[in-house]
Amino acid sequence: MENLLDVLKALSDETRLRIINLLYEKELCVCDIMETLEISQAKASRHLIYLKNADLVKDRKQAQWVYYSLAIDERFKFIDRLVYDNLRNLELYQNDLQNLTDWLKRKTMNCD
Amino acid sequence: MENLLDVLKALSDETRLRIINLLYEKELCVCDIMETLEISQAKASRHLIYLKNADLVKDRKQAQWVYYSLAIDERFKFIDRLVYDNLRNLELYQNDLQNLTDWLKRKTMNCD
DNA sequence: TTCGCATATTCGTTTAAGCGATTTTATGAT
DNA sequence: ATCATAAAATCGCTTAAACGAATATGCGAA
Repeated sequence: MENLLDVLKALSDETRLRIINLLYEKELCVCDIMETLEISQAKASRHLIYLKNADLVKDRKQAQWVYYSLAIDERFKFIDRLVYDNLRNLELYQNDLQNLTDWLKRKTMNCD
Repeated sequence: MENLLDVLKALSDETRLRIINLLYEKELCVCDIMETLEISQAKASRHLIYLKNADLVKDRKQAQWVYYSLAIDERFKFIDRLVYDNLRNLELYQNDLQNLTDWLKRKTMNCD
């Protein structure tokens, strides 16, 4: 799609904003997102696909995992502002980032 | 309201984007907007009220007219970018600005 | 006070989108 | 081959929001 209105619609849902906030940190697989945000697998997947249809993220399959990362067209620089000036001042999104860190730590510990 | 999610929802509708684009030029009454965008009075009014509820515009009554103008919190600077970097590159919104100019000219001509 | 214009509101309908629950598909490991 | 895990898709339901059409309100002018 990649049209402005579709992008804005994709940004008008809290779950998708929370996902974008996480992806600004790093590429993540679906399970990282569902664990971090404490949402169902179906919900995480559905919203990621919505974001992909708006061309805000891209995916990459590796074994049984699907990794998602940002793919925001440089035209849409306003999204950087939105994230850094607004989202990241809000407690919800700050907590999400902390939960992401915690989750990733727990995840790698299991590999010992 | 004045919360980020409400603002983003307000921005996720084409008619409201077109209205905001016009209001970036100057304060306008409802009839200016309906004439310029060629939409019904009810539609113009409803969307303006939606924008007002999201604290993106404010209104001012004068005689039988209601004038609307931007009231975007400085926190939401990303909207400036959205308008100047994105909206204004699109034909639809450029045409709307031209139609506004034309309409205002016709309007004042009638006062002679 | 009656009329006309500007704006807001209400009604009924339609559509988009969110949700949980469940099932399907794909991949890797045993 | 079988099983477990990851992700996507489907089903049915619910809610939000957009719409046109019609009506109501508020104000100024005659």
